[in-house]
Amino acid sequence: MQKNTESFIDFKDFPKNYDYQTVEKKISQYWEDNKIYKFEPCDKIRKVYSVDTPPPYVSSSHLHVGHVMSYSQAEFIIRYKRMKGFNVFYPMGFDDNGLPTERYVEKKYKINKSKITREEFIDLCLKETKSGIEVYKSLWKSVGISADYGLSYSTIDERCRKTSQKSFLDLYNKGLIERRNEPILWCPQCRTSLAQADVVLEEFSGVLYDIEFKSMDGKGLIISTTRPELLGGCVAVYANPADERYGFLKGQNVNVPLYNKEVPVKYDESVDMNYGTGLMMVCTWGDAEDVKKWKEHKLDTAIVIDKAGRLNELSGKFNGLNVKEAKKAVVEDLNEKFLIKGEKPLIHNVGVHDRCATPVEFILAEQWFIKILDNKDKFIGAGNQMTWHPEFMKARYDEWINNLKWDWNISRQRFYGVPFPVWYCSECGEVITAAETELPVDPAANSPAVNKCPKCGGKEFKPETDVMDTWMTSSMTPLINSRWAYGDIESKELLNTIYPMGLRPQAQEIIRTWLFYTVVKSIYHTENIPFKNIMISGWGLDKNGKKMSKSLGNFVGPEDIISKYSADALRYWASKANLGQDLRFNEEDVVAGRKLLIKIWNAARFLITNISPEFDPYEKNISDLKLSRIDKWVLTEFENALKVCENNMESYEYSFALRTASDFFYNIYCDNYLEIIKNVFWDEGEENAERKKTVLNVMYFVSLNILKVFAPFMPFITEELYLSFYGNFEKGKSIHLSIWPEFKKELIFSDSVKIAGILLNILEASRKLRTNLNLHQNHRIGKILIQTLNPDYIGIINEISGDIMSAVRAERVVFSDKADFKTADGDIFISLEK
RNA sequence: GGGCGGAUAGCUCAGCCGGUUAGAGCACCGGCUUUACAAGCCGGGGGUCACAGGUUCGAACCCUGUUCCGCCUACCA
Repeated sequence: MQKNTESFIDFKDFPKNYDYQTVEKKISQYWEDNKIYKFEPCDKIRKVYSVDTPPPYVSSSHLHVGHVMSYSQAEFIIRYKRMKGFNVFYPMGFDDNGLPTERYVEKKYKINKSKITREEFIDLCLKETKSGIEVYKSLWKSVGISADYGLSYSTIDERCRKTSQKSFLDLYNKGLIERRNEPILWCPQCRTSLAQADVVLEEFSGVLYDIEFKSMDGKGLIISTTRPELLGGCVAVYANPADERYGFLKGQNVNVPLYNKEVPVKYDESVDMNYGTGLMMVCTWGDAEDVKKWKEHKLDTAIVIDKAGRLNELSGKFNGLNVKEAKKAVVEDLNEKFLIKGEKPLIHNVGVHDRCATPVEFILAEQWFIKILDNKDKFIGAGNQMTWHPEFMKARYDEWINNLKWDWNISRQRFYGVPFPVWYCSECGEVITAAETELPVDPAANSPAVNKCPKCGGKEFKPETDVMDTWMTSSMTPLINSRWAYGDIESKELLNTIYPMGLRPQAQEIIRTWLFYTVVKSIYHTENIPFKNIMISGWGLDKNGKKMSKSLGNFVGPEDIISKYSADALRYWASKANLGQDLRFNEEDVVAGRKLLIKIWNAARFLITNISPEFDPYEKNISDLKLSRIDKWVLTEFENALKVCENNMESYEYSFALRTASDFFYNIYCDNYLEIIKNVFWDEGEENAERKKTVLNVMYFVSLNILKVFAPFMPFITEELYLSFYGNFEKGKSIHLSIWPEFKKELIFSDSVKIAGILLNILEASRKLRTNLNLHQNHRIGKILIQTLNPDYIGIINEISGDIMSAVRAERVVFSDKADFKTADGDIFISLEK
């Protein structure tokens, strides 16, 4: 293992400066060429740690340092697991089907969807997807994300389409998917139906109008509503059964203004007597409450809004107006007839489409639903079986499930997505599903395997033209990774090996979607949880504490930061936030990261440039060396720090782990240990040879092992030092495949910490004195005078006098009453003499 | 309306299963350059731990309430 003399010249010439620009590129290439992060499916020895990597949607170049933060935080743990000896399954996915991509392409090419064919549009989406993936891949590589890119998938590729379609068939066969004709959430802007998860509530300021209806005997009845434009869709008027004011209306109809039509009066306890006049109009459909009453009480249907969000012919003279225009026109009409009895401004919550912020409407359409309302308990139960980091994030999951109102509508009236593996008989409408063997299938381009309808014998079939919700695919990622859709032996073995997955890292805003839907699918398909651990990251915020996003323009691109400060430094910033906590982006923190890198580099250089050709770190066990008190102290402190780091990494508390490691590295190792021992290298005397050797071995041991602790956080510089120096004495082709330092109990020398404390107090006081005297810290002095009031200290000070002299750069240690400068230990005083 | 997270030095954040004078980095002030590192080293100043109560020998930490910021969630039309 010993290096030859020629290489030794290289060590002496070890670069003074760390050139991260060159090194990071070189190391990245090295990892790729040597397949350092390759998952080994045939490895039967190591345990598997599998990761369900978040697939970012690739169709817009929206990546900012916040994304780097969240990926890095998960990656700290993943790299740690790899060093703990796990066979890591860490794929990279790219989410590129569905609405986000479509919207991106529409915007980029200013597309009018009525003037482009489905095929042309899909081609454009595929093209953008492809180039997007390349941009992402290169960024992830430059950040040092240690995924096995050989395991990549894209949600529009064949495997994902096959898996999504198989999921559909499996659920259909299990009776968990139904086609139903019912009111659904609809985005008039995107012209597609939505699921509850695609709708977010937004505060709008609106007006509550008091509108006069008429009872059959002509009495005015005031009803408050924010949506007068839906008057034409009014199908009933409701009151609370306990409301004595309206008991007289029982069994009667009331007259709807402007439309001169009669609707029945109904009673329901959900009506708040104290809101408005206590009378409420129900339309088909203005909100979820309308849908509920319509279903429960079998109300008439009067649909006045079309799929474009415009009023239709049923609305009479308002036909063709959009909702906003119609509202204005209806109010004007009512005002002319003096039927508006009051207007109150109010702030109310309106459901909007999360991709385009357009208020959603309800329309009636035949759609495919995955039943989820019946199994809320199972999903909550699954949530309890998984370990959440941080734990408080679980509340969001539970809350979401408890508040679910609709089954999961998976039909989308869009182009770019995974098609349903379904045809309908033209005669009788019977559903014809694809055979599993033909997946993935495009029903628009292929015929069903059967040649006649099993129900009516019809021979014509119509393909389902809707595509599936993008989450229909994303929710399958653990099963996509596990090749669940494939029946061969290797796929089955992979499923057994990596599923349930070890880790799901993800962002907090997709708990209700990606996380929830994945649990649904896993429970339904495998009766198992999809993963054991969940890491939820916080957001990257801008300097002012606002969430970074492209639309807000407060966005810091990672490329600039990386080229300015290095990827390792950016990752250092990412480590600053505790998991789940938001983190402001501060360039100063990245600068601090770069400082740490430089310190690591220089500390290593001190060792590297001082070793001699005979150096052999493994000539003896470290505990068999003739260790001084100060050596024992640094080893003890290292082992203690190591233990803390390891415990914290085990509980996904990477932030505290790195802080502990850096504190040890700066305060214990660099500022004190190296400063205390360094002058052994200034003296060429033979009597120093043995001590030099010991010190070099201690330095090698500590610096290599702390480098390993740093490795998950700063993968580039640690690898560079490992390959260019430590690797000459170590086996293994990467620090990231090396084994995490094992805690060595035999290197804990408890009394050394106390004894070193005495030395450190003396050193600190000597530094203060030097500062007071304007004396250079390394300037050699003749004597250090020490006075101690504690007789127990005398023996100790005698024992460590060599280290004291070395530490304070003095020729001699002398006990003397003249020493009068108080140290932090009130029982010790010192003075310095030339 | 309910819930969660946050409020600690000028700035960004640790500490929070109670226990000596509350920490780090940056910024600020003073000093130090042949012997790993000036992108450095040594030293220093700086905080009534959001506010008000309470429990305790002792509270940044536990309890109650309040304010502000952020988020999740919610059928008051």
